[in-house]
Amino acid sequence: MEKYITTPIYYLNGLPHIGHAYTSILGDVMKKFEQMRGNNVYYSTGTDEHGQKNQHSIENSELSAEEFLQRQSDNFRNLFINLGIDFDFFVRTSRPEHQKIVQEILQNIYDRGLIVKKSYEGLYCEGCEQFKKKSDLDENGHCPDHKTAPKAISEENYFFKLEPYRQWLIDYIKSHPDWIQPAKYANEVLGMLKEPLEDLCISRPKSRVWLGVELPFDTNYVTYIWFDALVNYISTLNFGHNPDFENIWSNSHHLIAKDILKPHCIYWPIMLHALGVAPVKHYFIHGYWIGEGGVKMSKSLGNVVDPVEMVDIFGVDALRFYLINNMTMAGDSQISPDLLKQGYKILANNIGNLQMRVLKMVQKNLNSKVPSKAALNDEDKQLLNNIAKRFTSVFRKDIGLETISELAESIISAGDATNAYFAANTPWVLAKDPAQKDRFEAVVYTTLDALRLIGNALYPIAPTTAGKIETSLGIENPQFVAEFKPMSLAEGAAIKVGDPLFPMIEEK
RNA sequence: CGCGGGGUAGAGCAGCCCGGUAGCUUACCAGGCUCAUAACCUGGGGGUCGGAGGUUCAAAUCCUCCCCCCGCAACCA
Repeated sequence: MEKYITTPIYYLNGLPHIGHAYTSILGDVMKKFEQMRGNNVYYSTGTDEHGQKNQHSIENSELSAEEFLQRQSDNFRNLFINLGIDFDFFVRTSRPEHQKIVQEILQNIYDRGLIVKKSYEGLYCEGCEQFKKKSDLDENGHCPDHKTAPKAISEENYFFKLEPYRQWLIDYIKSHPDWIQPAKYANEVLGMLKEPLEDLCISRPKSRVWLGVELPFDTNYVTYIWFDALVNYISTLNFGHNPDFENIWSNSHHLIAKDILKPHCIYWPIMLHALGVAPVKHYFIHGYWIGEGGVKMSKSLGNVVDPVEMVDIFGVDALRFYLINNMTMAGDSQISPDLLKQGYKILANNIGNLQMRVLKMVQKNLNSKVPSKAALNDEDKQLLNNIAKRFTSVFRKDIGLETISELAESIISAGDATNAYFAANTPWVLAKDPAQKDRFEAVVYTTLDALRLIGNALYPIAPTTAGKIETSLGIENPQFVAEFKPMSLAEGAAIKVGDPLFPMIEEK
């Protein structure tokens, strides 16, 4: 089956932070998970290169728009590559094909009479070059940033009518309980839909914003974020020009953080519905990463966790594992160098140490060859069967946030079980007694085979480590497939003792 | 009464829907083991489950009120 996974496209006015890294890692984990299940996955992530914020950043830089956008976009692309993210398409809204499809869609909606022009009156702060709502202002009615009173001005703009589709959307949510996951966010969306929906402003006059896609029916305007950024999800599939579009779109999954719930779960499905296109199949919504102690990250507090720094200290796979293992379903999740170090030690002690202790034993006592499995007893087989059964059941579940965190948990508990098995069977004692040779080999084989199963399950979350584990067991060109057959490790294969998977971290 | 989420051992979390001896990881302590990476195994100390009422034989779990934290409310994952 062909599946499609997307992340939001990220604004370029800043550097990528841990949240961007997380969403894109999550998509990559889901992609690899699905690939192991035999599904083809097309995965897109990328950058939003339009809008006033980006325009400001360009104007404040010494660079041309093109140079600035290229540089900033590359920051994201390079980070994602460094994080091992296997995206199939990197979105850039500056891409001409995207802009063309945006215009086609706008014209389509306009021709259906769903876009109206009217004047918008509001309080405009010249410092921010933005309209302000009363709730944005301080107690004196001034802009909190510029300490000046905003001007009441009126501006003509184009609007997309949402209200006619509100009831349709409510019904859709209620009749598709899995559409928005976790379910609590569906409730939140339903809450937003209790009141009539205002017309959605979809344009900006070029006099204010020049960085955007021109409206096909009025060259004095560019389109505002919604019909530009959201459309990336289908322009990437070459919507309107791709006979296979319906097929892949019907298995599409949007990953987003909770802050952009409203545009994605209200504006976007209504836009698609107006176009005669079905909504995305699933939304997966996650919370924020905040600092240890529940404090929001901020530069002034010095608790900002930078993904690039964390990769330098802990490595890609440990960061990926931490993020996947520690995002809670309920709310926001905490991250700090200390917490990451805890997560790192779990991997190092549990999986890394297990691999090293058994490999060294094979190297010293078995001439670096995987021993015979002929003498495996019931206990040995039971360990392997239990691990295989657990992994099999996880990989049978539908993709989702809960499935992914269960995967992480199942890996740690398999590592625990194998360490306990190893300690209980004292192979280092057996090794010294020639009469116990068969038993010794059985225990070592069992441990190696357990490690093989763990490495296979680890692939979506920690692909590089997974590869190292399999290779160290003498498996050439490991293939990662969602099959967990116990006792499949080839006897006689040459193991390779390499560097520790998770080496000791130097204290600064 | 704008909407929503959270408050459970020093730290990070699960349990709450479907009430019945308070659990996991980490940190700490002790013992074991010594194959291994700061290890691993076993055991232990530490919590009146934000507060107050109520329902019940029984409440972290259900109900009511209150306190605190965090998001969202036209553009930060």
